[in-house]
Amino acid sequence: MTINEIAQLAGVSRATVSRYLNNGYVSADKKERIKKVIDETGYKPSTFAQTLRSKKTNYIGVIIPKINSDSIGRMVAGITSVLSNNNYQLLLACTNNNASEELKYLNLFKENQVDGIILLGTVFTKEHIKTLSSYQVPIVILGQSLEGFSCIYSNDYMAAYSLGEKLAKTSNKTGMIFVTKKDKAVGFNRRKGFIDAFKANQKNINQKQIIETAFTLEAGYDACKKLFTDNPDLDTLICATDTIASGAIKYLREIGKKIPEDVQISGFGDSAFSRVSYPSLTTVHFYYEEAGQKASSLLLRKINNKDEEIRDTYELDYSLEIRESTRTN
Amino acid sequence: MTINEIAQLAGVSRATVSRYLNNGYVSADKKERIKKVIDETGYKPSTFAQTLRSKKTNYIGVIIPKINSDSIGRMVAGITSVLSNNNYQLLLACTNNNASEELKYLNLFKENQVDGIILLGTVFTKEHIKTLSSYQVPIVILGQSLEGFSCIYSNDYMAAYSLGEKLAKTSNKTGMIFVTKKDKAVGFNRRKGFIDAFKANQKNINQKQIIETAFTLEAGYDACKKLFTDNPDLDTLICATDTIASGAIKYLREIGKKIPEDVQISGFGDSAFSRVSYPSLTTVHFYYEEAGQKASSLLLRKINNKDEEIRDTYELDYSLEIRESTRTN
DNA sequence: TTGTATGCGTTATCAT
DNA sequence: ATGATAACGCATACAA
Repeated sequence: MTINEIAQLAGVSRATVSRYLNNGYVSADKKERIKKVIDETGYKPSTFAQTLRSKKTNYIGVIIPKINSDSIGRMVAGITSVLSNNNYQLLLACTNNNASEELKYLNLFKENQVDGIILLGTVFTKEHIKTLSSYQVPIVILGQSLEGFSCIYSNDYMAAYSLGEKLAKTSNKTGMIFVTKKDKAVGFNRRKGFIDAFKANQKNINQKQIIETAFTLEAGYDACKKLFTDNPDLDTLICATDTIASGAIKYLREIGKKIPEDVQISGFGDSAFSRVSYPSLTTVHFYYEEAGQKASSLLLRKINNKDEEIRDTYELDYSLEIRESTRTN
Repeated sequence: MTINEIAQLAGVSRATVSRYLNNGYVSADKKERIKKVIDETGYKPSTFAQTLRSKKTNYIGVIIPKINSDSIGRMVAGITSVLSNNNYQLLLACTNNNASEELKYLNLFKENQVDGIILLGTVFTKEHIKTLSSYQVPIVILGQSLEGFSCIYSNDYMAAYSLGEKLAKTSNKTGMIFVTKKDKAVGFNRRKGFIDAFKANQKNINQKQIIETAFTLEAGYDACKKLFTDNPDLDTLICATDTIASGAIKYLREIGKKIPEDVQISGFGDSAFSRVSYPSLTTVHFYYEEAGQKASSLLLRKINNKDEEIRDTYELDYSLEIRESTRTN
């Protein structure tokens, strides 16, 4: 079924059908006839031919580090809701935390001529900055704040600082499990927030009390083990993510530590696990779904206002979720 | 940058460039020249123009009920790994468990002319069967077994039966939290498996001991509450999913039930939560990631063998994960 | 082996 | 208001 056949069936030219589909600049009489034929045939214009002409794809490329994550899932949920409401399709690319994969998709999406891109970034290399700087298609960075680009991000530093203050006041000796500083939001900012808060409360954190690990449950378990082997007397444990905390809790339970009496522990991200774990996990809530929505809306605005350079940035709210895994004194 | 410009720069016709890109039916001399120009310009053919000609998009549509789920995330991870290795792009549609949304995307993907579809289905209505039966583009159904279609599914019945047998032997009075029977795999088959196993072990399950609820944590909590209000003496609780079980555990803890001494409990799916929860949750492991991979491979085979009708079906393995939340006697 | 010509299904320009 | 006609970027049948 093509526009030509519709035109023939309706007894008009294909230009008229096209107008009917777009501007609507058609006489009532012919409108009627065309509508009838389209309804009967169930004709749908070929999006590829449309794209070839109009250079508009209605695709949005979304690049994520991994699919199977609570926080990322929530952000993607926010993205899909806005996009599908605006008739955009989501082209998903999963990089498995691989920087070169990220660059590969950034380039691939140019070929595919997506109308815009949402990059759920983690680590930005020089190569990234270079690619992004010369990038022609509208792009929004989600979850990280990168100078000079449109970003939707959370204030990981302040969130960590606030939570850190509470914990500093109720701890004697604190261990911290972080992730790579190359991840500015989750690695660098959360770490700095916690450490600054502890300093401000005259609590010294020895380097031996800090460990860096990966984003997984297993990594959290192992890191916790190492930390408590080196420092058996820790009474507080701060984790960079809920996932890491869940692994850590598992280890603490195995060695018979009571939470929060012997060791209090905190996560970050307010995952589903944090709410149902026992004891429930003190953590930080970020409005991830809202972040995904905001990123999509911003991107659509950028796409529809090609003339004016939009370089907006939103910092999203957070809230402390103080639960059973931490002490009150 | 178009094929015409490349042709001009290389001093050949655009047909020759096209051949270079496809069949390679070009003299060594011109091959050289074309390669040089392409390397220098970084030219990439327009996928949309290619599609318009060749009717091949290299897009695979993936329809899922929700993004934020442990099992679905694992399946999608499996899908992305295979697709990206084979140069296919993933067009993701999220239906929020809405049957009409599912149909909408099934139709939308026809317009978008995806090369194939993976449908991560839940409930199949008459409308679904009708749409699917007359569907022209290759499709694989993942997670459900539907007569007459290519499916990758798990044997939920047998898995539930095996787990049910173990639990039946160590229980006096058992409650069960299921989901809608309209979901054949998760709702109908798991339910039947458990109930058959209990019957086979001469354990009678009263209708009052069974409750049906939604796929969420909160639903699990509420269902558990209702179940224990009506049957305070339950000593075993079977849940259709780990997520439901996590909500149930939360409630049991609140009313002071010890797990597994007072109440033993089981989930289904081997989610991350089930491994780190306290006590760790007895559940069933399905090879979801492998399922996603298998579905993708099968779909690609269907796409590349349009001549012969492939209607394969794979039943995936499962394994019982007996953990701390259940009794051994 | 190569180039010419045509068509894929649209939209946009231009007369009418 | 409408209909020819050209153009988008590519692939292919055909002629050379």
